[in-house]
Amino acid sequence: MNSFKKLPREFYTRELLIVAVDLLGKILVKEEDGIKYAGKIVEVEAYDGNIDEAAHTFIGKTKRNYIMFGEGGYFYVYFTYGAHFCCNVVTGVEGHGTAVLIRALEPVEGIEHMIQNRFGRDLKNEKEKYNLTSGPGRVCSALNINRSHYAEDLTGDKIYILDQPPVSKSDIVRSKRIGIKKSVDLLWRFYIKDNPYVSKK
DNA sequence: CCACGGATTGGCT
DNA sequence: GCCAATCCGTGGA
Repeated sequence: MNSFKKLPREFYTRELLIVAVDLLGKILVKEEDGIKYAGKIVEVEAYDGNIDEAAHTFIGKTKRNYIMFGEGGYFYVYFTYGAHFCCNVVTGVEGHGTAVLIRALEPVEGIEHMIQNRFGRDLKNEKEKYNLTSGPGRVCSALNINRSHYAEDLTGDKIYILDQPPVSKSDIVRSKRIGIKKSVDLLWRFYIKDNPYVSKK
């Protein structure tokens, strides 16, 4: 049914901000244990350790962030605040500590599983439907993304991204990033205008 | 070894 | 709107 192809390595090895914008509207897919999840990427943020103090790679290569220094097309998953996982798409060529944080998805497939992963029960109200994947921690919770997905190859069969037509430039909003204390003025957050699954306006 | 704080979330004031 | 929860990577002693 879906004739769109898995994004190839060359999509990811391009420059950080180009990949960040181009990821909007694409479909993130995860297939594991017979469960398939899919969601449209509606909100992202870019991080670059070379010039961006908020990036985990700003301090140089460590055990935690090494995958961000590899070539594009791998998954960087980290754990934060003692409670949440967040997932990123590594971009650029080998040696550049750059990645795009997936901040929000619009659920497409596997929605019942997402609901159970997030709440462990059925939806209480309409509002919860839009809270399902509207935030980086929520995305990982809904899709059951954790430490085991660190460094996953996005050109493989477990986690990958399907191509889609580009989002019109007039439908993309650019803003400051959320929840950081350093390099706060970079306009490196991008989201799809008026999409109800975006974490915050 | 120990202290610090974070690319968040959800619950309470 | 404010803030505690809660783990662990990182850096300094």
